[in-house]
Amino acid sequence: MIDADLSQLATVAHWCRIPKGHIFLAEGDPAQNFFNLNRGNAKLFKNLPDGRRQIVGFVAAGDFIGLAANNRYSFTAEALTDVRLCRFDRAELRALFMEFPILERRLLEAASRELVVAQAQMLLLGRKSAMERLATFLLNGTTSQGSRRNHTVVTLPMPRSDVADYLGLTIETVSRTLTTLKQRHVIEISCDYHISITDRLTLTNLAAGLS
Amino acid sequence: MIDADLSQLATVAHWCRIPKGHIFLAEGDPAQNFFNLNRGNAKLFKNLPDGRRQIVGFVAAGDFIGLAANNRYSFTAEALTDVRLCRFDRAELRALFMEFPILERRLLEAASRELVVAQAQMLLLGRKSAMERLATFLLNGTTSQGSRRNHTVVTLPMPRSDVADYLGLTIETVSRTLTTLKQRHVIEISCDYHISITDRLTLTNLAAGLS
DNA sequence: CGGAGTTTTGATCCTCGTCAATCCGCGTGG
DNA sequence: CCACGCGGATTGACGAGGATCAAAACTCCG
Repeated sequence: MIDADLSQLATVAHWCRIPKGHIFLAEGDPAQNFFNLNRGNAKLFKNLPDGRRQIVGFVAAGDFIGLAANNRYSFTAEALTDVRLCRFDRAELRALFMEFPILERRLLEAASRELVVAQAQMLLLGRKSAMERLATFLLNGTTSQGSRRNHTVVTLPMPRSDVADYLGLTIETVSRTLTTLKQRHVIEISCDYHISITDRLTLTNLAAGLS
Repeated sequence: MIDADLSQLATVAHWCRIPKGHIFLAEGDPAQNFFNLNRGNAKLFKNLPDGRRQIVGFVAAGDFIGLAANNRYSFTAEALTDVRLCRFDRAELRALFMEFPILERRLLEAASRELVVAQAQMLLLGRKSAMERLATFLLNGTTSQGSRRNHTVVTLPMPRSDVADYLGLTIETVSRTLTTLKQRHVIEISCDYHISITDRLTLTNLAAGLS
């Protein structure tokens, strides 16, 4: 929301800081608040009764959280790093729309973008192999600007367990697949959270299931 | 869009009829149009280069299609039955929002609802077993009104192959799982497209992974 | 250093995909 | 009226990919 048109929104927002690892919104709770993440990263996930977990999205600076038009949150949100966000009361949303019509436009655009991402993720989860999932994930982590160069560095803000829960795999499979990619000289792993892509073409083909 | 407030929208819409089986919107095509489905059912899907397919959603009367805020459609839409829909020009959307502010509100609500559904589907595709997926699917096909009664009838507007592509399974696994449910007296199948639920409690437990 | 948490690696198991054959419902035409 | 054929659904045999269980190695920090 780094946007002049919406700067006045800050006047009605409550600012919060969430420390790394803390949950600030839980699945099933009454959806009272609405957030805009200002700094840091968070993960959004759903659980099954027996503990299985699916991460339905990661959010970064500028993203809205709590868009769901239900009375209750449909997922849990947890800070991956220390997070700064501003909180709105959902009951005031309608009034906010009247006062800041552009907000509604922005929310619709954001929701539309999220839907496209969600659909791509359904394809990944429903039809792609472990290797294809990892390749897709690594490519999504790179900015389009660096898309031409080889040796792009992907910085993961989350541990392997979160990668697994996002891709619908286990941490063992994620680890094994990354090892295979290393052995094929497609990627290099300096430390756990920094992966550099050394053969983007191969990775792109893997992501599409072409090899 | 069976709504008095939006009835005037019909004046700027182009009405179309799409015969069963026809594609009226293709992934990757420039997103010129925007649809509201009026009668019938359609499926939305994405493909991989080698032909693997993931259905990302089904649409029924009243649903909007083409919400994606990209320049290109992110999925293909195909009519499951004969379909009637009204078409809008996306270039005129902004003007439409000015003229019918309630339309933007409706679209945001629709997008939010779709996001919730998409997140539930990610959990299903990423973490649920074949049995859990089928149980969830069958329960979603029943209206909440009949949720108390046993012996609810689910009418599927699509063949097994579409069920499989929606649940991230193969037709063989769908068939086998339905057979198992039959043998356990949880469902009964009169003809292929009519499934009646005879033990809703068991089905509910199966859907949540509790048994 | 040391120790906890994370990641990697290994061995084994199981669910579901693949390939193939058969069955069923249904419309067509002889 | 029935044989035929076609598409979709079911069933069976088998195999592969990824999950599970277990142990070792590595990171990161104090």
